[in-house]
Amino acid sequence: MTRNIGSRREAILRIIVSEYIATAMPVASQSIYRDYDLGVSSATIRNDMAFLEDAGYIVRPHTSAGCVPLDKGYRYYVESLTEGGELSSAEQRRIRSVFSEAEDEFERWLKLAATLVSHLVGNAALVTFPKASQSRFRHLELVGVQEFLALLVLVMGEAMLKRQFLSFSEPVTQEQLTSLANKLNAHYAGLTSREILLKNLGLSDDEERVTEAVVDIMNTEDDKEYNEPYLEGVRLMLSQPEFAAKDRMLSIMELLEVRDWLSPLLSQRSSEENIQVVIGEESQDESFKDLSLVFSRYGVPRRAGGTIGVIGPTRMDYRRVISTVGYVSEVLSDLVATVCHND
Amino acid sequence: MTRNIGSRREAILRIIVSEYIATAMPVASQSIYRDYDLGVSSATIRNDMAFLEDAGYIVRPHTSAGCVPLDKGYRYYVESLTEGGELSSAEQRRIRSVFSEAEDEFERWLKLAATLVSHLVGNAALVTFPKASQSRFRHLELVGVQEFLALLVLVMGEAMLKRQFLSFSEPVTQEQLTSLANKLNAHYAGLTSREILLKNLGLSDDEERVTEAVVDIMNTEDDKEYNEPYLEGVRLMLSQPEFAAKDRMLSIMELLEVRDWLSPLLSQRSSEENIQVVIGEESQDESFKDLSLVFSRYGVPRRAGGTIGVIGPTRMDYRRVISTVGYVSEVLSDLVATVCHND
DNA sequence: GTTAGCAGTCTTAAGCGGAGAGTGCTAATA
DNA sequence: TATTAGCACTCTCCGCTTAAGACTGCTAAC
Repeated sequence: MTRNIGSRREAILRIIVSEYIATAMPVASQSIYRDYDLGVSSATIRNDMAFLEDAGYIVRPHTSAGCVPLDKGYRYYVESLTEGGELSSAEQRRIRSVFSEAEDEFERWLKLAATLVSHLVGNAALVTFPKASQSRFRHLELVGVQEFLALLVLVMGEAMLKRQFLSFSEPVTQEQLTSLANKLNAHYAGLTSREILLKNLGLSDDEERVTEAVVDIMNTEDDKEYNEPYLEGVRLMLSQPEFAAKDRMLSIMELLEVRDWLSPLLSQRSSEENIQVVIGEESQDESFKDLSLVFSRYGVPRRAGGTIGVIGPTRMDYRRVISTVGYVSEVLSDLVATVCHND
Repeated sequence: MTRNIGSRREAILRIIVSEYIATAMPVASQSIYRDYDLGVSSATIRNDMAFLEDAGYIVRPHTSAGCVPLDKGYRYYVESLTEGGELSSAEQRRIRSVFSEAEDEFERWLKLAATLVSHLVGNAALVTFPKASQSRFRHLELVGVQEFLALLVLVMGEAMLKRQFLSFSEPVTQEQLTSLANKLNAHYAGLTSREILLKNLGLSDDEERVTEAVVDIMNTEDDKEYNEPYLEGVRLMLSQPEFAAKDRMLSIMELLEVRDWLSPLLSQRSSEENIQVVIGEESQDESFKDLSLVFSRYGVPRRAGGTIGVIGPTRMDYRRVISTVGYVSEVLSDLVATVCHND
């Protein structure tokens, strides 16, 4: 807040935002007067609204209409949210129970988390696969596929898995491949890509070739800021009334399907805040204008982490979204901790 | 065709369908008269249109409007398409070149194929990961993750890969895990899940545990009809004018995101036709009513196969879609053949 | 079987008017 | 100075009407 706007005005602003979040309709001074006991008349509320409009917190769609919050208004609202927007313990239990069911594929959990969150908040949810801060070699496997072609399967720390095809200049047998893999496994276990490069063993051409591929995979893995996100529930977001216009709907789908919209947002505020909120034009992105993103890092602090978040209209229920993202983020962190405990 | 409708009427029907595909506007008798040289007047064309309407090929949105094709009309049109809708060799080259670039991850290729096809035809494209008709064990890997927890990585034929966590009742070391894996690898290589079950070696509890998990994975893999499809370019399809209504747009997204819409369609016509077309209500599915699916199997006949297809409005450019799907399907088949040649 | 001509039907866009919602302003009040 | 009551004013929204335009269906002639 650049300047103090007065406590009643703050109260009115909060009312406007929460009413608008709930109804998606411009908020009139009279309805505030009617529904809230502020001890002042609707005329006073109107005066305050005029002030808030001048200050850039709200705007009127046209001269004779109620007002709707601007990004600055939402920002004030979000900052003013106190703790205590916890999920009910029933919901917490429900969430935990969803995850406790199946213990097999980690990816399933992430998809599940995305679906779950998106349903809980009625908007789109995203979850990125957790990424090790520094990937470490654990194991490689070479499986012959053709005379000159093998499949390289690389297991890295934090259960990260990559595969790729590898062609050789000469025919190789499965025995050769296996012994090659054994040798490299013995030398590289637990190392980072940098350490592998420094090893400098006397390697044969083929060993060199495989090592190169491994280092390459690990490097691209380390260079990535985040992994491919799961995005779930876009249709829930798009059924919000603000996206009723066909064009807006399509432009949002384009944004999500085509553009690399996520990384600028994630890197924007690297603060130590637990949960971060990007509201509309704060994103510096024209086509993100009436969208907001609430996200949180999850994982084990200096080991591996991913991002979980919710995308929706700026008019989203920030209180509920923040507590939901926060809670599921905790749950995911626990799961990741299980997986990379004594890695 | 239940009865012969006469060659001029057939010509008119084809004109109506192709005009409507091109313009998305009802086709008037006069415009047919103007643009095509049929040697008859617009009144005659009107008579024929009345006949076609009675026969259920076309319909009029209202009394004084041109006509639009019905599913039966599209069906006639599709059946009447002769060969020769080949892609230009320039396009063929362009497609091949896209795939020739990167030789690493197979999944990338599939995503690429989906994106490519969806752009080429301006509609949504889907590609399923190829599935072995009968999965065969190739290799397993056990990576310790915690005292009681290991990651099981299973490589099957056709470069199929699965991982899952496995908990043990007692602490296990990496050495134990490795020797366990080695033993099972030696015995199971090349076998189907059924054959593994018949093996009946004297197994320790832990070995039994791992074997169970492996068989389980292979069985669920074999039971699946197809793998999770990549779906790309939904926004292109939704930008078609027939989906301008917000509700239709959302209901389609719901269909695609939530429902298991694909399997009934794929199983519907198991004919030996190379490329199959499901038009609108032929799907027996209410919410698929104005949608069509063009798809083709790709892969190596009795070994491994997936599906590639295009979803769009019934008013899609069948000629172009069919040739595009056909060509990319061939390209993918070649790629799969490379991967599982001497498997 | 085909055609010309025309009446008739339906859609679409634009214009109009009234009702309703909600504010801005002014002048009075505490 | 802060607040309030009252009222004129503005703007949207909805339904109605009208006019134009697009095509067909029908009839009667070829």
